Amino acid sequence: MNAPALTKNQALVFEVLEKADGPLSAYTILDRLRDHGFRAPLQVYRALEKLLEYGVVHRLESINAFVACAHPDQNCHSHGIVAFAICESCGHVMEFHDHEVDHRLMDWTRGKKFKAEKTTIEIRGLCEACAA
Amino acid sequence: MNAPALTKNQALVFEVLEKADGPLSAYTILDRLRDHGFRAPLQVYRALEKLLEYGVVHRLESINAFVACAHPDQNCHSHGIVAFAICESCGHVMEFHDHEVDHRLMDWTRGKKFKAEKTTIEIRGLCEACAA
DNA sequence: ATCGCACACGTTATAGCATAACGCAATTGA
DNA sequence: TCAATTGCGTTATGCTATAACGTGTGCGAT
Ligand SMILES: [Zn+2]
Ligand SMILES: [Zn+2]
Ligand SMILES: [Zn+2]
Ligand SMILES: [Zn+2]
Repeated sequence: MNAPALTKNQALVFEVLEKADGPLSAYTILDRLRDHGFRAPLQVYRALEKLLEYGVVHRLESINAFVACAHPDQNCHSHGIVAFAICESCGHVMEFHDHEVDHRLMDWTRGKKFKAEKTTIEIRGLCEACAA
Repeated sequence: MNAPALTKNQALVFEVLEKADGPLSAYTILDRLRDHGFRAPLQVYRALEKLLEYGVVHRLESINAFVACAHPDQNCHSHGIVAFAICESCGHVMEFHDHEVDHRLMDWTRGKKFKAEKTTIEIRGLCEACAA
């Protein structure tokens, strides 16, 4: 999915996520955009829907939050499953890819004739700084 | 985490999940237990909290639902990460373990000195029957 | 031009998921 | 017996997400 020019709302939501130092909930994004005219959750969710579609934002299922893609130059959709390590103390998120993991999971799904559409890998724990 | 004898509420919730043919939301469980005296979400959530702790129930983060463990005899906590394939059409869930995936992810976290506490792997898509 | 369509947007209302805070009762172990 | 723990019930609240309706704008087809 290639990213066309963003609309005003999409650009605002994306900018908030880019500037944030960690994942944000949709309602936190809403609060940060009230000064820019945002009044309702749908304005955020509709923008997020497109940004997710374009692959420039990821959703963290285990914490109901959203982050800007850490690899803006590449196309995250193109090199397999995206995995996340989420620090439960400081909120920092690391995004990575592992082809070997992708292949193992794909082998499993092929064996079961399961047609995978979207795969979530999220590791919650403590980052190096917080584990000390 | 070994499972002690379940309390009445825990047993009721577990029974509902065992009998279900797919994952259930907490509120669905609540509805199915109204005849047994359940009136409030907390009765379900408190039971689920314990069942998750004992490892006899799993939470599916990507769909906010719960399933009974598919390997009741074994101890799911003891052999690594649990992964799920969830059919978005019929709701059927397959639970599996893959040590190779575990090792790859553990290698990554070791490399980053990230202390993993809980890892989620969920594949959404279509099961063999539904993909036809 | 103007019609029809697609799309973004704004607003209100509602649905769905989860926890806080209080109080009570039963159990247990010092 | 007393204190601590645990489970339980209830009410209220907060957080997450979508339904439904209407408006305006751009753009190609007629
Ligand atoms: Zn990415
Ligand atoms: Zn941290
Ligand atoms: Zn299990
Ligand atoms: Zn299916």
